[in-house]
Amino acid sequence: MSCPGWDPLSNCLPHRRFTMSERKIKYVPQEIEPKWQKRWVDSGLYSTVEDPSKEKYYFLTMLPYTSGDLHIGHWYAMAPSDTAARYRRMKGYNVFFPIGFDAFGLPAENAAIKRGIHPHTWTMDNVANMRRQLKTMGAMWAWDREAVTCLPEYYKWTQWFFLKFYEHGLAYKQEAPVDFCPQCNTTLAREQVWGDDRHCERCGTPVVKKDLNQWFFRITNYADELLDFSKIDWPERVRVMQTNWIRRSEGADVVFKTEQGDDMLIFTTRPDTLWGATFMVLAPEHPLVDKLTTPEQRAQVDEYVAQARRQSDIEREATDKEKTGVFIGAYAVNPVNGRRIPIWIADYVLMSYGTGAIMAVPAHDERDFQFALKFGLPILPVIKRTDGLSKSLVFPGSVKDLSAVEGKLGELGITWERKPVGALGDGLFVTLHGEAQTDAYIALLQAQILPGNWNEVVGTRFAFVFDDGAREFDSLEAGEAILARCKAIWPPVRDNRTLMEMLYHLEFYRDALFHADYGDMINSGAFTGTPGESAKRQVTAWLKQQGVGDLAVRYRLHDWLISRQRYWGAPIPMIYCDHCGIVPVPYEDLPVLLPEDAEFLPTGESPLVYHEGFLNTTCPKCGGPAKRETDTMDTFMCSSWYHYAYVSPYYQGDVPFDPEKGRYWLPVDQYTGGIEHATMHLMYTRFFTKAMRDIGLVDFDEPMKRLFNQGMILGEDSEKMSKSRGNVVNPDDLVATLGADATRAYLMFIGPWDEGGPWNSLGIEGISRFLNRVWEVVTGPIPEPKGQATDKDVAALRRITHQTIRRVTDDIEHFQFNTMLAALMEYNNYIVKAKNTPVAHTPAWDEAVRSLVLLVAPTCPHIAEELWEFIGGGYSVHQQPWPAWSEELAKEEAITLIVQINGKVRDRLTVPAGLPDDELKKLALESEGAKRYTEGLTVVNAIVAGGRLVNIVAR
RNA sequence: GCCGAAGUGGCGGAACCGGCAGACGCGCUCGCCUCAAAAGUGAGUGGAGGUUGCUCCAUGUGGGUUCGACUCCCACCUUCGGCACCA
Repeated sequence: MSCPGWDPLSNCLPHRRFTMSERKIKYVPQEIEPKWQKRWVDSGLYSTVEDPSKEKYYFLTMLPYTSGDLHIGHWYAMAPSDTAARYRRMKGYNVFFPIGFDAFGLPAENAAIKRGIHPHTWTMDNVANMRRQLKTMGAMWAWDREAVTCLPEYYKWTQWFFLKFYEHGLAYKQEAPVDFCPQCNTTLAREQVWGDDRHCERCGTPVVKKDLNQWFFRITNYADELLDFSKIDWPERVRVMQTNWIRRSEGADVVFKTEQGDDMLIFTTRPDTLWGATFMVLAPEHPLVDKLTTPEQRAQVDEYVAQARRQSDIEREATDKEKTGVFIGAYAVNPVNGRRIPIWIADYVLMSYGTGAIMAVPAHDERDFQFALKFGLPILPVIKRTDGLSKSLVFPGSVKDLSAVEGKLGELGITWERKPVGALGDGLFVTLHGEAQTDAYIALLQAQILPGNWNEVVGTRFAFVFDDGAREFDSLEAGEAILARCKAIWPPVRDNRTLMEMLYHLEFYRDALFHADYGDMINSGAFTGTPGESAKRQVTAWLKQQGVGDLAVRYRLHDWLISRQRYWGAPIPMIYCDHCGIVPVPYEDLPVLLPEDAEFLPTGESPLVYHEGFLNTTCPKCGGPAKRETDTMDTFMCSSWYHYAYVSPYYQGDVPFDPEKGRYWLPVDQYTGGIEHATMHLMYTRFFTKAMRDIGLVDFDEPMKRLFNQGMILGEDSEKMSKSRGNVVNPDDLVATLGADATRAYLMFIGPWDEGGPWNSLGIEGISRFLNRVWEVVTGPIPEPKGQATDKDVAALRRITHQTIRRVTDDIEHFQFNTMLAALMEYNNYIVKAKNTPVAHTPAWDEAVRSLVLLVAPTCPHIAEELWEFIGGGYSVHQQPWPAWSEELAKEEAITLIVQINGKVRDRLTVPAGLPDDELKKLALESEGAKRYTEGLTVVNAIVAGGRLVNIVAR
């Protein structure tokens, strides 16, 4: 073998003898890391160039908030991203890996109040410190495109977006009950209220409801499009969370007329149950409540409304709570059958969803069912069960011959149980399936029933068998008649207000009385018999034709509330004029600057409210005196478009970013960040992009093509890191002691990136050892050869080299950094041993060392650069092409053939790779282990799997 | 309650599409080196038994499918995350 051209895939260099004098003795990360970081900056290695000749790759990691100190969590999010970005670059892409700072937000303001530091000063000091800390990571960030969101040059464009959205009807102001955080003293978007105690996403304080006039973005205009993930490759988890958050419901809007003549609009997902609507329920806050309440009910209604107001949302929304409500004295008319039905108010109906009013169909809605039972409201099944189930309890003493009934049941194939009913004696608990059984059973009851008794069948059929015949419960009137008769027969049931209430007292019947299936329509006038699959569609069409309803789609998603009653944010660029009303600030007047001389007092109120200079302005329309909007924007607005800003930060043109550069870089190819933003930032930024598209700023639909969510790094105690717990790991200390490369690599080695996991201070020592061994094997002297290297040894070394290139490549592609490092460690262990053999004097050794350094480069950029220079690779290792592998060279020449007898490993044979299956079968059957374990048995079968395992089946 | 993810040695975790369970690392044990220690380095390390180049048991629990199951199916338990009277 001769070196140049000996193999096109080899990364071979002229063979080089190392001498002790040029040998670097020790790996000292503290020396090499700053050295190379400086060199990278000085040589402009990571300056951004829009190079049309290269394929671009926009790799983005969620921007950090300017908290002041870089946390190991930042490293956990950023170091693996950098590794993947560096890998892409070596693969030949023009990689854009920008960084910036999310710089507006309440902590800055709190610092101002507490310590008298201006938020701007506090923030920019933090930015400076974080920038310094970030630079120790040795990442390939495009610092030349950094953006800080609190600078006027940036927030001018955030305000510009507000104006554009306003112009396009996507921003509006409305008085509404909104969530307010008493700790942060500001309103929050619905997405920023978390957990079952409804706490503020930032500070954890439970929120309260307030009626305020606030600015909203019409994110709901895009609800359907936001539910479409077909154009992006995002994790299932995020897609599910966003889908659940938006929650689309398809149904119908139906108008019910009140007896007073008012229109009462309700939304229902079950228009097919309209004939079963036996009462209406309004949210206590519903605007019609006051108007409709009759004088007799007034006191009770007022009391209930007041009490509902007093209650917190958590109390109100507790699902296990007993239903409460009050009849308001008024009636509505069911448009499908003209039936007069009472109107109630109850707090289980929420003003914030649908129309704040519902038709109650107690037979097919769990909540309505509970409510009807409690208040004695009528219940009529109008949808047939789909499971065909019916039940019947043959009461003790109600039939002529219980044993004869049992015998007949057995003949009919009906299941029953004979059990005592209280102290009354034995009864039969009968469960029926299907029409035929039910009919036969009713006939049997009819024949057996004693005078002065009745029995009933409930479920798919509701039939009451009296001594003079059976009566079906197929209308409310029939129900009343049946109940009256039952009361006459057996006085103990006289307290029941409805037939269902009577039946509900029997535990055995409960699961048969109510269901929410889509079944065939029953008891529904002309629609009776409409099949379940088409019932909803047919009824909706008919409603539309009748002019009393129409198809409707509702979302759980609310419009995005963006007003914040804080100073440290981008001021909403709006002006209030007594003459002209709400007037937008003209584009040429942007940015609306935050006044620097604001006073920060612990009043809880925004200093802007009292700042005369800021507050007073002139109306852009009429020139008269006017007031500015004092609310600022949700900081999620800043981060909704930052990846556009990075393309040309603080752009001076007439749009927010350079269209030319945008065309080259956008959209983001790969985004990484925490899952906690699933229904906030990640939803808002999708909305922004769609709105930007409709405004004509971009020509694509989604901001980020691929997304990966990393997990969370925990303290050594497996708890969330926090100062109070004292389990915080400081990256600065790690850089100082073990180096950035070891810290980066350890974070990637902990486990799967998307799972996160606890920090382990001994674990990182292992990585440090690994790096020392890499250093040693590359820089240490090669022992004198003891003989000639054999072709076999050379092939073995090249095999593992090429296998490792393949493994590492595949792992980085899939963000499996932990197994990537395991592969590198195995590889390093191998070549450390090989170094003492004659192969260390062959070109294959050079290939191995070069490959090792190149494969380590994305993960540990500094040590790789130093070692690359040492082996004469030239500057820079990060500009080298990623090593390629040869399948041919990576192929195993021998494999371990596993011999199993009945699924248990009984022998292992070393055989040449690629033998045909029957050959493998033969070898396996002849093996020592096979013979021993099949003795006395007959070999029934032998299965060859994957060319490396034979399972012999012997009986 | 509903939806989703996950349960593998002392620990973090490997195991491609159903085919050698425990890669790699930490820790631990015993060597070497050293006056000694640290560092480094060699060997071992799932459990139980044993006649010590042997057997059995093991991937949360219990069933099932299969020649063969950490992997697929059913039920259950536990943990974590999201949603929660959404009409």
